[in-house]
Amino acid sequence: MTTAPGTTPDLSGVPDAELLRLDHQVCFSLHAASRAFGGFYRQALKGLGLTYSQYLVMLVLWEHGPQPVKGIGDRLQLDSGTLSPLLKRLEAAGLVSRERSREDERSVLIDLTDEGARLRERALSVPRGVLDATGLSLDEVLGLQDVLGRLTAALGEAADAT
Amino acid sequence: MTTAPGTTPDLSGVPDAELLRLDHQVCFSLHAASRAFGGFYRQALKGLGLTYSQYLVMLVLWEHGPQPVKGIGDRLQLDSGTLSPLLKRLEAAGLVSRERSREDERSVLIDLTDEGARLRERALSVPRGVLDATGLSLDEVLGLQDVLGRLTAALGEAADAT
DNA sequence: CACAACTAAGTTGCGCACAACTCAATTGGG
DNA sequence: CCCAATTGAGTTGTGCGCAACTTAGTTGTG
Repeated sequence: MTTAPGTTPDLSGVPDAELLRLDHQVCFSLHAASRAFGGFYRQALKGLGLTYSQYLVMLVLWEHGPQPVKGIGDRLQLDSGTLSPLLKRLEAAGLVSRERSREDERSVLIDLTDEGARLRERALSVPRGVLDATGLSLDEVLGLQDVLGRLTAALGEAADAT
Repeated sequence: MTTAPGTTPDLSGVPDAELLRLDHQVCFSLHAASRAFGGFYRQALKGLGLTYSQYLVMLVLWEHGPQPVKGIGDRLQLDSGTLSPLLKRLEAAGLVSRERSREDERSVLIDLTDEGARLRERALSVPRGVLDATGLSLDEVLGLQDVLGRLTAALGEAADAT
């Protein structure tokens, strides 16, 4: 599926040059929002000694428990090229353990250390500050998530089809 | 201004643990959408020999003409640490020229080469493909831009206030 | 059983984002 | 006029994201 016939965006009448400007704005605003979010988290997480991406990994472990690298990668859509060094850093920081599975020697199980589990308590106060700072209502947050989710899915499909 | 009194998000009643889950989803979906966008552009721009960020810089030059590094940085919210090496690569690719200004010897003027200007013709076809692939209507695109813009501004302000 | 296909994790290399810094040019206040 | 503060560009170092690759373990098929 490339584009559902009934849902096709009404861009046919818009000239190319105009689209180039619009495109500029769309990809820029997404890019900028993502970096602004990242910058804000950098601040908020500095006290915990975590980067934004490390925080995402910890969220997965806090919420879903021990995971193989593959499991974390599936949930965050990240590959081993990104996760392997990141997890080594989390291990070096004493927050997670890495143990090769006995059932399947290919996979490595990531688990929280006591210190990693304790960190959750301190992390609990972070999201309220962030969500407050966005100035968005709960509805807007949910709406944003919906649009972004569809966007990601659509782009993923389109990329696969290529 | 931190939060407009009348617009304060109604998050007061939501427990911390729930917020942690919600936060997970918000920052993840934004992160994922940004990367999905990047991945799609990587594909679309491969033929032009540009990366996503290089494309953003070219868009600025195509739209606004010759700019000092500072000007590009202001428009894209990027600093010289990111732009300097990026512009060197664009120069090496023969797309832009870098010339130190005579009026102010501190600033370096970036201009399109003929080849860089010509590349615009080939870039014109890119955004339609991207916007099509998103599967979003024009209204949704504009709405998304609005929310993201407010989000970025709010996070920027909040970060400054810290 | 043997061997090809696949899978999980890791490594390497490149470009971007950002903090912290240097250096030179410019500006402004005493 | 002079010197301190500011500004624009660049450099260095760290971490992320991804493509392309390697290595080792597992699975499926003849």
